[in-house]
Amino acid sequence: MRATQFLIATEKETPADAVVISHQLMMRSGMIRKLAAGLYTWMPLGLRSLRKVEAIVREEMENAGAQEVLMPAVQPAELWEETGRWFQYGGELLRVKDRHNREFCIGPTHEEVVTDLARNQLSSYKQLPMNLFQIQTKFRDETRPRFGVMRAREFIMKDAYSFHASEECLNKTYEIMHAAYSRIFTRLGLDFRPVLADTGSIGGALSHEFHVLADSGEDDIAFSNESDYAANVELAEAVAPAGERPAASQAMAQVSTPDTSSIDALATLLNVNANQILKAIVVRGTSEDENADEDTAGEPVVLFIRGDHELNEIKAEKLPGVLSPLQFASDAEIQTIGGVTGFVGPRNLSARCYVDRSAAHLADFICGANEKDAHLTGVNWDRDAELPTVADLRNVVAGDPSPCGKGVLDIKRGIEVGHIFQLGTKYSAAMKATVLNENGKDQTMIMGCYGIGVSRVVAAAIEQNYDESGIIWPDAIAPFQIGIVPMNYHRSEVVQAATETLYTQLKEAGFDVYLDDRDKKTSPGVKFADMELMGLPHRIVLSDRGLEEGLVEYKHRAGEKEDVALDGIVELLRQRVKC
RNA sequence: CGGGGUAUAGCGCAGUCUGGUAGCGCGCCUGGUUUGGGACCAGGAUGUCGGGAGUUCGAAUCUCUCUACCCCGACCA
Repeated sequence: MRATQFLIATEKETPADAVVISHQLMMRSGMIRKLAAGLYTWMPLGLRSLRKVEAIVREEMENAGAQEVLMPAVQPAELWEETGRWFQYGGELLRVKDRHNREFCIGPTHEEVVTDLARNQLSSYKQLPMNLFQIQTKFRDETRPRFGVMRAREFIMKDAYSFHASEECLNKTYEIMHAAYSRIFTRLGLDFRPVLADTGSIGGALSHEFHVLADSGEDDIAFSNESDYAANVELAEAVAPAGERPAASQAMAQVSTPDTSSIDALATLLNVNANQILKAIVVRGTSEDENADEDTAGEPVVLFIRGDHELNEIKAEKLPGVLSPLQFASDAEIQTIGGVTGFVGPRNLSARCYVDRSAAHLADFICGANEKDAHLTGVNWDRDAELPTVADLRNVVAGDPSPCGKGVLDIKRGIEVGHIFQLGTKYSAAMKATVLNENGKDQTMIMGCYGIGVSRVVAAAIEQNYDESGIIWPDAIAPFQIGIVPMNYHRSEVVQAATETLYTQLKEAGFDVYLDDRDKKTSPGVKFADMELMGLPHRIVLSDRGLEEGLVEYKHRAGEKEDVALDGIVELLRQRVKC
């Protein structure tokens, strides 16, 4: 591609509304342009990288035995009513009506459509397993789109869905997909980790997320420093402290703590570490009356954790009696169980209670007195307050023992670029997607689903590969692998002739080549700066000076300049460009 | 949805407090010089000052209102 025929849209200044580096560099290099919140045009430069990601994903999916389909983005409401998600899915589902007033949605995901396809097309267990995938535009009306294409409302996703007659078969395909994902992200040149993930409300057997490690990630990932255990903090188990709970050594006493309702303030006032304080979180409970409407909560539930820990809301929502999604109780509701907001403690509380494993291990701790402006010190479980049901309630923190039993946990930020999931029969059962089994009986198909955020991968790759000058593309997804900068192209016949010959040779050798043939008004500095901003990994500079000696300059985007023979440059690039 | 902020040329911004002819840098166009790291000189084009209503002789500036966008939080199969 010649620069004079290419839509170059580089910018010197960082757009004011871009906060993460990938968003800034994608805007500055001219890869994308914003249309509205969470909606982006892929410019010629950006689309080239996006298509390369797609091609690698497609190739590996096909190698793994999946078949490509293309399903509609617009989906009829009836299918979503069958699974109940038309009513469950919130504002994220963009609903529209056609001219006949029929209801549709713009697909955020395709379980319903693919399950409908499977029930119509698959009739025998002999056809299974079947794994169908597509690379397609999704729409999720995110409450808060941000970070450019990292969390856009409209985005490109590879989604695959597998159908099985047995759990064993699902497990096998799940493992194949796990391996395929690892190959894909390796080929894309990303530093990634598969991590155990929450199975969420679907309640399937197993789920892994694939995370690209980057500080700008929106998820916290816990890693063991001595094994390959890795899990999303949402899921990572906080194990009980080792040993027996220490014996009580203090007598219980009440202290006056006026206006001290936060852990920080209390720790400061009493001059203790927050890990000696019991934190109480009062949440709304499920109603025992099944006919109660959604706004009518049941008895509040009290969750106790150590003052220096954070409540894990996903873990809390799974506890019996706790309303999901989690809602905090009001001051009035707290009063009904004998508590005072800001001063809730375990003594004399008439509510269902849970205590975190670490908090259950405390001795001589400090907690609320269930009276305004008062706390208790020297409190001990059993002696002073009944120990509630012990559960895992908190987020793991760095330094916690790993739940795998080996090593301690470290926590890093990750960008979720892939998610694989054993769905089970949630959708196939709701939609009566069955095949005849060996005995001639109807059998509900078992499903798996597997997603990759293709457009997000492009941004994630930039988060891991940049410097102060711009992007540094891995060869596999660079918009162009090689950039040529000829000096004096418009004046020197020698340079022009050598440039044209080399450009043709490199294209014929199968490389994606970018030739900056812009006119003499565009100084070399501008060309170098643009090429670095755009992140082209391999650069060749031709000049009269070098050509006199039969030399050109080669430089990797992240390396040093070196002079190489013109007649050896094609071979050199064959060796150095990794595809 | 709650809290905070912004909206002036393609991009980045000043001007608003204290009302009086629309500004700067980059980019863009023309001509000339320059040519291995975002060149220089000269000339030029580009604005419903986010929309609407109001106050005023006069509004980018003051008042009301609507909208869009950004940040923090909540939310996120």
